[in-house]
Amino acid sequence: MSTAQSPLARKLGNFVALSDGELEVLASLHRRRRSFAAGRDLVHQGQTHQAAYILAEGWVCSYKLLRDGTRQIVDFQIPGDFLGLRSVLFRTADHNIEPITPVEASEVLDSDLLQAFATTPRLATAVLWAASRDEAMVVEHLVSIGRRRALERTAHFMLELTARLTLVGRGTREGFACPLSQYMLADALGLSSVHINRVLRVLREDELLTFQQGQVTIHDFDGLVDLAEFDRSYLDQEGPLLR
Amino acid sequence: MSTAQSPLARKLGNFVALSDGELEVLASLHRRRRSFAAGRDLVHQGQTHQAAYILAEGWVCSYKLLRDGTRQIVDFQIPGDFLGLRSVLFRTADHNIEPITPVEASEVLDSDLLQAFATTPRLATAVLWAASRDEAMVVEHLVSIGRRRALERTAHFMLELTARLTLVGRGTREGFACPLSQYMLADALGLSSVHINRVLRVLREDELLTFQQGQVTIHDFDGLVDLAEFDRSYLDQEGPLLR
DNA sequence: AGAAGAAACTGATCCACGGCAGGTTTGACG
DNA sequence: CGTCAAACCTGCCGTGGATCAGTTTCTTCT
Repeated sequence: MSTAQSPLARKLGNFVALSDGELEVLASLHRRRRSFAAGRDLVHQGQTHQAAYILAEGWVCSYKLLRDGTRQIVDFQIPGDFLGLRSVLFRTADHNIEPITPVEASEVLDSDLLQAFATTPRLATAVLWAASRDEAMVVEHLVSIGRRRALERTAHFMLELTARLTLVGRGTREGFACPLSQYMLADALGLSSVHINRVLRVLREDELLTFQQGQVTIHDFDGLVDLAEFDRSYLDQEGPLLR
Repeated sequence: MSTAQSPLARKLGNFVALSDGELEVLASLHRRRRSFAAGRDLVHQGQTHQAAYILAEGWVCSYKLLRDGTRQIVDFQIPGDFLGLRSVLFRTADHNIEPITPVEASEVLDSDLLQAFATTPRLATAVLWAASRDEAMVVEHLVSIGRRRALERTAHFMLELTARLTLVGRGTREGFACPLSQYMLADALGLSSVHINRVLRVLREDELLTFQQGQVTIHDFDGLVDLAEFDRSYLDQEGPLLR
């Protein structure tokens, strides 16, 4: 196995044990490397003919703007995630995509992807598995916004991030580096930044979690899981399901 | 073309012009018909080895329950929609599925589906298109819950339903038959049933829309679209994109 | 080192929506 | 035709979170 795995390879490795050949096919998808600066939209709502990417480094967010200027961040993408797969199917993008940090990403042609799937079906399985897990997280997010109050909602979100980052080796249940501002957190959780600030203070005072200077530190993991009613099956996975 | 099309065939026909052969393949997926009574859960959270279905008749909802007894309805499925596709990938269901009305559905084996896709690639395109459109609606729903207030949120939801039902010929911009109770509406929109009731009254008094006795009547379609900031691209489609 | 601009934080006030407590209509069923 | 259960509707009051209007602390740039 290669020593310098891409985040995607690492992520998929959690679901399916990948052979050297499969890893090579994966690596071949990473030609066509691109860099993007933070803050400048990668994709605009309504834009057409969009490429898909695999995120190699950095964080990105997908959001929608409303008439009154508010926005809702639908999801964050972290290393190992696909970017704008849907905008390829749909001929026109239905949301904006903005890099939060400087970003490294590999452009993927749908033809390459289909090609890769055809030669290595297990890879297709792994990608589908990973994608459906990500989609499940969006659903959890929806449930959170609809029915949990600010404190539980924020706790749940932090655990989602922990789970996802752990899959690509960028986090542990002790914490992770987090480039999000409180404004972004607010727009993701459907709250005001003022209120997020207060919620973070409570989490800190209750000695559950600290979010400071780009670093999330988890003081009481089990306490958080309990508070947020976080589904442990997102965490408990040990080793690939398919060998 | 056959005279008695399934809702799924009708839905896909909006995206891809289907040949007689393709329609036949579609029809062949509808062997293995099943009926389900209203109110009895079709799938429980945590249940394993679940089949996928194509909904032929009736309405279904997917929801999650929280510890405190509240629930969040994530999505409704209407005729022509797939059911539990994700529970097949994931070995265990992460949400409940409950028929709202008596339901007719066809069980689909993943092998049959893959077979169908292999023989008729255009069908695969159509299904993917339809699926990504449905997913886009879930995203809109999330945005709604996060950033729109009750009135706009409810209006938006009604328009989502209108758009989806229109695709399968069960609705027009004049209205549609709607078996949802105000409680379900509340659980879908992240509101209390009391508040939904008030919102519906306002919509009625403003002569935008009436929801009574299982019937939604739209009085001012454009007014609703404007109020809800509804994305017209979900509506404006005239005829298949792929001929 | 100082200026300028983000981002983080805080207190006071407001309001959209929830919760409760009840009343009324509708429909199913014997 | 009477009974019972859902669903629907309404008024009142409580509250979680928004909004406003700042101050303070970090970053970054010169």
